[in-house]
Amino acid sequence: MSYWLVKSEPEAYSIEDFERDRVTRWDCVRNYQARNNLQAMQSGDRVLFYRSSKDPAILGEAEVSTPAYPDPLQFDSKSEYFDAQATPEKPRWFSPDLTLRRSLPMLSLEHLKKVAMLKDMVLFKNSRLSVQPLTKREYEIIMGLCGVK
DNA sequence: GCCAACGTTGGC
DNA sequence: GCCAACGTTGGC
Repeated sequence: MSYWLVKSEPEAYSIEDFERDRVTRWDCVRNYQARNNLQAMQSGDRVLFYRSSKDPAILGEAEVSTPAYPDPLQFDSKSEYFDAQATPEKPRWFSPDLTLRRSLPMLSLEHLKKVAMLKDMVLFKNSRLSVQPLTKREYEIIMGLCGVK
């Protein structure tokens, strides 16, 4: 099993949206490194939901319920996520389905930064990457901080 | 709203 | 293939 962290701005997709939907396609990612991480996800992998921009914080835990498949928005010429170079035969962008396991008590970026054992998190080293890997240890530390074992 | 960090684009 | 210019992300 692998562990990941995905970011979302609340205006784009909030934890409330996720709580309502329970299952969502993690689409619209248009960055190659993030795309590669989405493609590497396997069913059952754990995924932390992170709110970026205002009040940055980890807010939930999800799991991969369907591994990545082509993001349909890349073929939709009316979508702002349309990619003229992508074809159904050669798709460029991929999305998994994520299922929310539970919302977590808010764990702020400010708090995360103070935890010495988390200092190597990708979140700090490559803060702009919107889909990033976590080590098992990082994941367990974070779940511990949220009071979940 | 500012700005640092980073990714992408395009001219050469 | 290099790199300057530009656009975007995201914390503050």
